Amino acid sequence: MPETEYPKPSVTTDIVIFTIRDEQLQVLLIERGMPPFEGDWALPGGFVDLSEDLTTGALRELEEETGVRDVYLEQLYTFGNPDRDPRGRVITVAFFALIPSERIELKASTDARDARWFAIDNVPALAFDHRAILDKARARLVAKLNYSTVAFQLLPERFTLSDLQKIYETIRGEPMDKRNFRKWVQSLNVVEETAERRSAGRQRPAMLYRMKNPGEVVIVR
Amino acid sequence: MPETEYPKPSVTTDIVIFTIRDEQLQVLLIERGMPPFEGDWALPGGFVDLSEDLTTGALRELEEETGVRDVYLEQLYTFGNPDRDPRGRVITVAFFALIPSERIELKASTDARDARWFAIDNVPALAFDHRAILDKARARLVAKLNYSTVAFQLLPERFTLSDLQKIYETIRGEPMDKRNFRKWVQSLNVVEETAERRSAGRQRPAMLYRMKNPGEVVIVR
DNA sequence: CCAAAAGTGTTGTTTATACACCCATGT
DNA sequence: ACATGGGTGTATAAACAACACTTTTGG
Repeated sequence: MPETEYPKPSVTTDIVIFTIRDEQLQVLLIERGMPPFEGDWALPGGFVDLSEDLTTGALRELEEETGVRDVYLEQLYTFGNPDRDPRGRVITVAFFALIPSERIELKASTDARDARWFAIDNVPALAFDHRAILDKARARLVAKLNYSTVAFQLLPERFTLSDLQKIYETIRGEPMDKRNFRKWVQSLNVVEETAERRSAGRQRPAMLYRMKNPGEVVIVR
Repeated sequence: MPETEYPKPSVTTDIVIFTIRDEQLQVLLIERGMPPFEGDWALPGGFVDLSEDLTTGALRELEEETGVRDVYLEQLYTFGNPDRDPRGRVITVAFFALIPSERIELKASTDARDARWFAIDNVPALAFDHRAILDKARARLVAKLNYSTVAFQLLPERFTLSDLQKIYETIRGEPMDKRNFRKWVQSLNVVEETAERRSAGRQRPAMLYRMKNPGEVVIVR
């Protein structure tokens, strides 16, 4: 602040970007090209541009890393332990994002650094306090499964109810009852049938659904 | 960050401090003694000390303003709209705190500025985006009533179940069923009877309870 | 004996859970 | 004809909501 200049910390945004690939919850990590933690994996992120809102900045980072826009993004928590970065005081505003699996192929084209998806249960040692950030993001996601429709943001535009159930089961790590799950989804009133079905091999074709309001996340209960 | 120096925003913490006084939910505000917004009311807060964790800093602010320690404090949200402070880029990490009514008399001794408690429904125009911060804090508090024991943090050490119910009714702004409320509290298993009762005029004395683990907030459901 | 808040159970309703078989298709 | 995932209903249990009277004290 102008009048009395206080020493200022650096401020970054880091993003925990989740998707579902190969029936696993996966997270996007970037290999660090410079010290500290050179060669280690870290969450994508960057410095806050002074003219940019935090969320806008996070969306920009997200697009730079993955090429996708219009995805679900939520502010997670701000991490400001004075020792979290060996170079000095760096405060990070952490976000988490959900990207439908179909959209992730666009990724990594824009960025020179090595970026990779890791299964959540197979994440290497991370730079800084990124492990704590990741853990917090995962906990938030799991908690929100119960009382919101966030997880629907991992769906492609057209999907079957089994697709959706698989997402829940993958994130929770345990099977759910098919009939109860379907009753629950229908009762939310956020999806609707399309005229199409999807045939997948020698079995009955599945009804394709779409979201009534694609971007919308509703809180239920 | 050292290598490539990026321009840095200022970082502050602001705290929404709630208490219950006169059967109202009240919030502590500070009258600004300098521009911008000179003479307006604002949330207590201050610049982040570079050697201090965000939560530690917020606790320090809190103690400076109210004289109390060991109160419930939770990180709320980080507000970083580039236009939120006319002096330049200032990002604020907002917290909310709950202080038991009995403890608040200690307050304002430490600070020269004019500090006052306002009923939540009678808050004046606020400086910066503090109205938005306050609204978010209130929404969070109300939401947490349903699934946690945060509101118990507004209780004195010994309390009656009616005291607790009044807190809920005050925050919610609507009456609750006495029997159902008491059943719910008992089922949580977080309070216990003491040997004492409290007589208050010509009526049956009420059993005094205490929390089994005073600082603990549990998530229920 | 009156006023005032403390204390206490039962019933109906809604919500969540458990569970098994037939269907439509491709091979 | 069979293997595969798609699709459907009912019964039980648990959670929640509504509701009224007796008790204990001080004035």
